[in-house]
Amino acid sequence: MQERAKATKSKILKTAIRIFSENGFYGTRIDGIAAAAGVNKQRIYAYYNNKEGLFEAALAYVFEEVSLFSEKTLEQAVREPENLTSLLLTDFMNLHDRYPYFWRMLAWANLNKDVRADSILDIRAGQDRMIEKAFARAREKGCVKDISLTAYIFGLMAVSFFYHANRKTLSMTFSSGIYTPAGREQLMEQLISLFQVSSR
Amino acid sequence: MQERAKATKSKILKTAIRIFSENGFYGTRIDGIAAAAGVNKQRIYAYYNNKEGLFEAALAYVFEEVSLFSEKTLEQAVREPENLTSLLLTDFMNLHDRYPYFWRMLAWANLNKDVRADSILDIRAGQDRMIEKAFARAREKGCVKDISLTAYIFGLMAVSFFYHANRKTLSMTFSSGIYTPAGREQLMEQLISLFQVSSR
Amino acid sequence: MQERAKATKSKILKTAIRIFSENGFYGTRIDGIAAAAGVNKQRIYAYYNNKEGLFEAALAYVFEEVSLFSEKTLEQAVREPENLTSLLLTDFMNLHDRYPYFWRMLAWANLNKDVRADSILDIRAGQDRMIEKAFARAREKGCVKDISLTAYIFGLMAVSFFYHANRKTLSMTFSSGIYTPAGREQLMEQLISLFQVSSR
Amino acid sequence: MQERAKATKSKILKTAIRIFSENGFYGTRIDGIAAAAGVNKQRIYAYYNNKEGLFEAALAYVFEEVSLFSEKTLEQAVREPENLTSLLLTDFMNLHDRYPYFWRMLAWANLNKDVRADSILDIRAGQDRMIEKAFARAREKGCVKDISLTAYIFGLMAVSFFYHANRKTLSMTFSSGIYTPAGREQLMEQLISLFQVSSR
DNA sequence: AATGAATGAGCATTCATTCAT
DNA sequence: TATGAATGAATGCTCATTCAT
Repeated sequence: MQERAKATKSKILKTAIRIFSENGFYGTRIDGIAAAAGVNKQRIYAYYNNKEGLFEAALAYVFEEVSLFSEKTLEQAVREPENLTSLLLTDFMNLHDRYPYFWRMLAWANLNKDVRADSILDIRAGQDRMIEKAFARAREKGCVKDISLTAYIFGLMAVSFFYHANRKTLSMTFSSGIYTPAGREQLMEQLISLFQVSSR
Repeated sequence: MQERAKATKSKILKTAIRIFSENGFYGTRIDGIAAAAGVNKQRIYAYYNNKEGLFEAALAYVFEEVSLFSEKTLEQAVREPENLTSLLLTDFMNLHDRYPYFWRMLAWANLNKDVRADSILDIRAGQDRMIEKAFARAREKGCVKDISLTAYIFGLMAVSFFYHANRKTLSMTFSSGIYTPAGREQLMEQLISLFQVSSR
Repeated sequence: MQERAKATKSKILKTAIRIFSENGFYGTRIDGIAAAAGVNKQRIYAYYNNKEGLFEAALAYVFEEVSLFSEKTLEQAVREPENLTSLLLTDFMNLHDRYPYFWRMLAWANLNKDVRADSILDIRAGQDRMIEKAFARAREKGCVKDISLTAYIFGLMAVSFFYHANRKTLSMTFSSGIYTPAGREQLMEQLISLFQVSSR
Repeated sequence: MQERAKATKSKILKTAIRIFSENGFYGTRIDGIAAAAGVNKQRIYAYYNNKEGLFEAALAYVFEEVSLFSEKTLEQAVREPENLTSLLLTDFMNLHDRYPYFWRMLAWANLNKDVRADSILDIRAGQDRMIEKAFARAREKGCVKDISLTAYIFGLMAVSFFYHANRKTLSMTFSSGIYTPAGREQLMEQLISLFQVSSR
């Protein structure tokens, strides 16, 4: 593939991620992506076959791009087992703050029966070792509850995803301001405490 | 409104909930709803103004229909503070199992920028007292961690919602079978333990 | 027909005239008329059969209601033959000013191939004698050009109709302000002079 | 724009003029135009945005195409001032005979409140000089009444437009046959005489 | 006489996709 | 590789008209 073609293909994908994540599969128009990318509509079909192909490519790319935790965080987590939960949750929350494409694409993909998730890889791919190591150390030292890594990660993912993905409705449900900076801070602290061993 | 009209309107709403929750706002066709409901398309516009009106009515209805917790559960929870978390989480998981419209509509509504969530009420409406009472007792007795009710409920909602709403992608991510009966059981147990005070 | 029915029928017709004249046959909605008249849609079909029937009834009514010239004007015209043209044209212009339904219904009816004009009567019906008499006197006295009454009336109708019916486009065409009070006055004076014998 | 596209666009416009002028804005269906033009409906939206855009384009085109008077007529009018009125009126009448799109589009545009007439140009554009010259000569020579050019043109336009545009209703109103060849001839002669200076 | 409910054909407009250059 | 042109099946919504009470 030529340089120019690569650039075109990349522009398409980047734009597709943005628009699909905003509007979902059905809410997105191929014309819209082509226009926003400044690319001829036909190129989309040349490179991605059809709308579904483009969506799946966008979904896969988002997953590839996202590392659940940053290297730095993991290193720090190994060094400071007592802060493990706090570090990981903060990292995850920040990820969602900075890169909302992720939870949105995730949500669309899960809702849409036409979308195949085959292309999705484990986001922890390549980080498993480090995570396991950090978690093992923390548990040894009694810094986290005695649960499986799966449950631990599941819990952290759940609260950070839920916090972001249900903002609109939760704003109506919870009168207390969990979406103010202070409210969020407080909520997170209490959630973090769940994962820790409490002496009572 | 005549009897016949009521029936028509109701048939439309029921069908709308089913199809909207399945396919979302953009993925749903008014023609499809009319056909599935066995109703003349025009009636939808007569009763619900337009597609958005129908979606919002469907969303509101789902929220009204759902009680976060059953009466029975709450009563039991007051009597058995040590089982509070287990009872509530089970109830919530069952709700999502039996009535998937709920989390799906919730998810669509949160993703879709065109949908207003004004009509959404606090699902705990009317149950606040009981929940507070049960929670207060459980905390007094040292059966739950020392966190706010908001954080407690948030945590429970988060894990049950996340478990259901991200099934497709989580199946790819977690190689361990959290969607097998046994895997689910185990995961839930460990999650419940998070909310409890640990002696360790 | 009962009193109530008469009132309903009349309300429908009045409203129909207003809305049809504004929007034409195709631009008008039966629903719109029913709503504006505060009447049940079904009544329209009961009394006027269908949309075409209602339009034709409205057209006929407008023609019946309009007298090309007022009694007073005609009497004065007989007395003042030298002012005949001025009196008649002024009268006609005023009619169009005050009752725009007339030229608009006329225009719609002429444009629309679906509308039959059978029901239209000669608007001069009943005034023929007086007009003829006034015109004959004026011609005898050399106050009007030596043309047929038909041509005379045609000319007067033409300019007054044209002035009103082509306002939108004439405003673009004629830069000189024939739609300002002064411009109109001047134009009318000059047009009146056309009908008069000039010594020059 | 490619050759093919130009042809398509032109076919659409020509057909639109025909059908719009026949049925007006509301009476015309985009489907009908597409079918009659043998063109895919979507092309209409590609080239003219929407129904209104197409109507305005049709209106503008009709105005551009029409020259109020032919070159030949104007030249002859300068040479034969005594025939000015006759030449111009005949020309105008012929225009309406041959090109009924003109008065019909004019009439629809004036009636329809949704249609903007911005795109309409002065139909006399480019002919002003010649007309003024011919008119000035005729007036000098005492061949036309002593009125403004505006009033003169207005009068000629009025009678020719009125004759054509109100045919359906005038046929009912004037029992004398102004729409027979002989009747028309006679009417025109008398109308022409209005514009001329009469010795009495 | 009056009205609410229902209908089916229609209507402007859009969209994913393919064709031709 | 790139692009403008074309297509046919939708898609949300409306309308004249009829039915049932």
